[in-house]
Order: sequence, then structure tokens, then C-alpha cells
Amino acid sequence: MISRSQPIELTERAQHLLKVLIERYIEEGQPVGSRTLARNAGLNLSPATVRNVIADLEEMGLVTSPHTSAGRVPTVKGYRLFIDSLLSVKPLEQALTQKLWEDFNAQEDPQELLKTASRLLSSLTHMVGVVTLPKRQQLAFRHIEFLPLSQGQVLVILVTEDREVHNRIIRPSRPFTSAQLQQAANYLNVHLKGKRLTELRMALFDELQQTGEQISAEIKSVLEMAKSVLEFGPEEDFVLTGRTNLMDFSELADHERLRSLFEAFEEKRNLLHLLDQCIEAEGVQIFIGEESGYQPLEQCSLVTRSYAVENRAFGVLGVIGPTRMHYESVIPLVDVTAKLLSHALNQKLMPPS
Amino acid sequence: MISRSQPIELTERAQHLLKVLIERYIEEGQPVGSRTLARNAGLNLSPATVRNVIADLEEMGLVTSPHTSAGRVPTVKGYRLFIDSLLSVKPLEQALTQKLWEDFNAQEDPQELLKTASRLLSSLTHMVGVVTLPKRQQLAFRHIEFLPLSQGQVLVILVTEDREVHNRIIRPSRPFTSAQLQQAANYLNVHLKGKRLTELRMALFDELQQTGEQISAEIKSVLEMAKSVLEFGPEEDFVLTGRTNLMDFSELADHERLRSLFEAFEEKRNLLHLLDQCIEAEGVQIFIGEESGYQPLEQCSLVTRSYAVENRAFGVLGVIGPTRMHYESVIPLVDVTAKLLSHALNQKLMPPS
DNA sequence: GTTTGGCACTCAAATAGGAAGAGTGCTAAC
DNA sequence: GTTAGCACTCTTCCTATTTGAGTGCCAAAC
Repeated sequence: MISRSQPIELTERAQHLLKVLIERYIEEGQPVGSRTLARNAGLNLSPATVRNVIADLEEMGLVTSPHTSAGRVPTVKGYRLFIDSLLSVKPLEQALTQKLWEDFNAQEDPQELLKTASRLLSSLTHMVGVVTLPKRQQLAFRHIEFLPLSQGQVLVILVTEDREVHNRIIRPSRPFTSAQLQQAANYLNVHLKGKRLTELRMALFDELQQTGEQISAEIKSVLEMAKSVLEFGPEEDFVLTGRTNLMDFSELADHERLRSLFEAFEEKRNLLHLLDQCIEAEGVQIFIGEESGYQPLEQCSLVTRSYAVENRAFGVLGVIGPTRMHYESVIPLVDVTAKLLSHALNQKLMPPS
Repeated sequence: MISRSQPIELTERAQHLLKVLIERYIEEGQPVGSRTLARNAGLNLSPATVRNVIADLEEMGLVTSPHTSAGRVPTVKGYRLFIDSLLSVKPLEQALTQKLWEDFNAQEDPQELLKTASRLLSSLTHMVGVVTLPKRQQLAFRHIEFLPLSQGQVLVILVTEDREVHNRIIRPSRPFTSAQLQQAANYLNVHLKGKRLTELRMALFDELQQTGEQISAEIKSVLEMAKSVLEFGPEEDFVLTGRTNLMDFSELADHERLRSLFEAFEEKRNLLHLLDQCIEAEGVQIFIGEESGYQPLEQCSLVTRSYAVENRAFGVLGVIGPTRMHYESVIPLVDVTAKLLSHALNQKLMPPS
């Protein structure tokens, strides 16, 4: 978890100047000088006075200057303080919330819902939208189907509570007839319904241990098959939208940086790991620049929030963009999108029936 | 289809010089001047003579010069002539072919096979590998399953001959009980097995028309449901690997160009359309630069070949890279990869059984 | 008539030298 | 504590100027 910046003793005025400086920098993208800051702060201070204050802020590591004759730019530490204590997030416009809600309701398929969420995030922020797929292991069992293929192979089709269809080809240790497979599926469909896949694995394991002799060899081998099905590899995934948006930001224009960023997107693994860390967090979670500890994201910030069905965290959604982003509006957007997605999923998956 | 360049009357010598020029340019990436060319052609000609010949080639539109004091660079027309008549493709190394074959055989899942193909293409060429998924419509029916959801919705799971599992949520016009759905699936599984999806749509349509009164209302509505299932949207797809490789090429380093290229990759639609054009072509198909007619690929070439199962073209695979690519080795690689993939798919999907 | 050396010419890329402008830090005065 | 003043430091933007690669053309050589 990200440690909140420990309270720094800053005069009211210094805080205000830092806030204005960061806001201005986020808006313009240029280092902010004392003259501009003095004009914008509305405090009737001369540039010279502002310089004194800013010099203190620099000493504290909240701002730096790219070179002697440039203005100041916030550091990660500065952004952190800004976000934690200076930022005034305004709630999302009602009309926009409404629009989001309608977009979500236009989708039937839960998978489409996730894509829509990602698309919305990227198009509204002009940055990258990301939504992780629900972790299979956390999902509840809904239906299973065995389809015999040639050479003793079996195509297993597993439907989880989120209506997602997973499939995999396995090679059971002993051959089954088509009828046997059918029977096995029926058996499992009755007995496993509604259980979570993780629990299921445990349960099957126990059952195989304990009732070793009491149950028929056939059932035993079916259970073994079922168990092998649940051992999914780590093929979890996420939806990423608007990658190319990042090419518009001058701070990421460097070829090497951009390249490593795009490679990170293709690689998925590390990024997914990072996102997984956010799943248990309450509310909006933010990694600023190097805070993520992931080198390709060095110049980027990640704003996330988990989405949930029936209060179980299903996955994470968020926005990736340059450190210099409009947190003021991104944070509420991510917040609301996650809430609406959760709500929509709840409606689709847990209908009043 | 790409029109082969009509035979141009070129002296032996001019052809040879063009060939050397292009080879050299592909190798070095720098415009080739008369001095270098004279040295490399092995013809014992003076630069001045070479200049005369090259001037002719320029007049014919086979080469241009970026500016007065630079050497010459091949044009699309030049590349075309080079590939069609000057290029001597050497067969792939035996060892490499062997390695490819082993990589393919390590995969069970057909879908993984396609990914592997794409990965191999991109990693061996340091460019982008692309493999289209088999066109659903062309595939044969294997199995169908109806799973009742809430609110009268039905999750349809369709397995095609390539063992791919397609799913979709539909809302039938009349409600079905669980047992009815089971029965319907059984019926369809028996009657539709092995038929192609396109044919199937036609057949179902006909059946619904003709035997309007003879069949029971229930069967009729099942058929209607089946038909609606087959009306897949145009969600065809492809696997793309190694996008970031393109960032290494100086000729694509321009930000705008790169951006539009990556957008094209995200958009998929137009690129897919282009790839579809290649599916019926015999052997390796090449689009050089603007030949593709797709603006983002202006500076790129596309080398493709279709892959097939039982002599039915299933999909297309290929490589996307800068126009200035090493055709000499890319062409045989794409050729062999397609053949091996076809072969591997045949083995997996059409086992001797 | 093909080939070649010679030569003037063109243009991109690299280098160097200011000049302008923004912003700082420090000091001394208010 | 605040401010004006000023010297100083850098970046950015011009503008020559040079260098070098390569061309095109012509007249001579083969």
C-alpha cells in the first residue's frame, strides 16, 4: 500500500502556493516561475516573496526545477501531498453520470460491460483505460460440459457465474465414453452449483482423500478430471483501451520511454500484478510515477478502484496516464465508473428472479 | 489482387544494378550513391556510367532520390519489380524449419497454435506477426449447448470444428424450459453435425420456409433460435504480436506515422479487411507500401499467405514491417510457417481416428 | 556509341556564434 | 517579513558558414 505522506509542517500560504503551482503545471505543462505564480495565487505577493517560499518547498523535495532558469515542477512527493491533502475533487457532473449509466445498461454481455467501461475511461480522459477481468478463482461455478474429442481428449467447457465461458482441452487418465461424460457433467452440475472455484478445488481434494474407498472408481476419476479442470494457469487478463492516446503527451514522447510502456502493455504480467495489488483497497487508489515500482510506468500515474458484485471484489478498473494528469477530474470519474460497473454487473448477474 | 508489374525492357546490366541497389538499400537503410553502387556491383564500371544507368531507372520510376545530393532509394514500383523478377529467395534453413515444427507440435489447443505462429513470425523477423482467426462462417458445426439464464435469456455455446468455443447470449422469442432447451440442443447436435455454418444458415432458412406447417411449432421455434445464433456479428479477429518491434525502425520513427499505425492495429477492422483479401490467393501475397490502399500502412509492407485445413483456406497469416524489409528471408519464412501451421492444424483437427 | 574523368552545382547536416528571454539567488533597503 | 534591483545561468531560437556526399552534364577517350 502507498504510505500517505506524513504531515509536513507547511504554512497555510506555502500550501496554497504549492496547490496553485501544481494546478497551473497540470494545466500548462510548463515549469511555473515565481512571476506567474505570484500573479495566479491571488495573494498580492511579489515574485521575490514567492521565490522565498518556493525555495523552501524545493528544500522539502516537493518541487524541483529542470534547470536554473526554468520555473518549478512538482515532484512525486509534491503530487502525493497535493492529492492527499490539497486536492478538492469535485463530484462528477450529473449529466455525465447519467450518460455512463445508460451506456452500461445498453450492454447485455458482462464481458462487453467490461470493455465498455474501459472504452469510456479512455475516451473521457484521453488516456489509457484498463479493466481487469474477474479472477476466475473467485467466481462461482455455474455449469460444466464435457465434449469428447478424438484420441481420448476432452474439451471442457466451464461457465462461471459471470456468464463467462472458459474452455480447455484435457486428456483424462482413463478413457470415458460419451455417455459417461454426459453423466459426469450432470453429476457435477448438480453438486457444484454456486460454489466458488477456489473452494471447489479444496473440496474436491478433500473428497478424493477422505472417501477414497466409499465411492465408485468411476466417480472418483470424474472428480479427478474435474479437479484438473480447475487448475487454470495464471492466464488472467485485462482489457486495455486507448493505448495510442499516450502518444499525444509530450512528456512521454521519448521513444525509449514509449517503447517500454507499450511493451509493458503487451507483456501484461507485471501490470496485472500491479493491478492485483489494488483489488483489496478501499476507494480510489493512486500510484504516482515511480511509486508503482514498475519501471515502464516511471513517468505515469495509475488511478484505480476495484469493482464488486455482492460486495465481493471482482476486479479492478482504472486509468493510466502521464503523472501530469488532471487528477481533479480523473479521480471522481474512476470512482463513479467503478461504482456504476459494479451496479450494472449486480443487476445482470444477480437478477431479482 | 496486385497486378504484377508489366515486363519492362531493361538491359541485363540495368536489372543487375537495380537489384544490387535495392539489396544494398535494404541492408543499410541509406540512399545508395553511384560510387558505392559501382564498387558493389562487381561490374568494373565507373561511377559515371552507373549514374547514366540509374538516371534511366529513375526515369522509369523505379528509384528516386530524396534530394539532389543524396543517392537513390527504391520506389514501390522498384520494389515490385525486384520482388517479382529479381529476387532470389533462398529456402529456409533446415534447422529452423525443424524448430518451427517442434514449436507447433508442442501445442494442443488450436487457438494456442495460432498465437504461436504469430509469436514465431514476429520474433524471427523483429517485425509484427499477424494471424487471423478462422472465419467462423467457414467452419463446420460440431456441438451446441443452450444454458438457461435468468429473465428468459439463454446462453448459447457453440463449438466449431476447430474446437473453438463461441458463446453468445440471446433472448428467444418464446420462453423455453430447461428440458426443452436440452432437447433442442440434442436435436441440433444430431442434425447439424459437420455442416458449415454458412450452409447451415441457408439450410435453416429454407427449412423454415418450406416445411412451414409440417413441423411442430416447437421445432420451428428451435430452428429460429438456432438461426439467430448463427447470425454472428462481424466480430472476426486476429492475433497480433510484436507491435513494439516497429518502434525500432527509423523509417517509422515519425510520431504521426507510428500513431496512425498503432491506431490501425487497435481498430482492427480495416486491417482485417485487407487480410481477408489475401485468403484466396495462392502462395505468398505481398502488399508493398501504398499498394495496400490503407493509409496507415503507407510506409509498410505486408507479406501474407493463407493457411488451410483439408485444402479449405481457414485464415491468413503474415508479417507487417517497413517497406524496407528483408524480403529474401521474410517470404520463405511466411511461406513455411503457413504450411507448417496448416499441417499442424490438420493433424490436430483431422486425426486419423 | 559506350565509357569515363572532370567540374560546377545543389542540398542536407553539422558546427559555431550570438542574441533574446525566462527565471533564479542574493543583497540591501523598506 | 517583504520587496526591488541586479548579476548570473541556462535554454531556445536564429543565422551564418562549412563540410561532404552526390548529382548532371560535357567533352574527351576507348
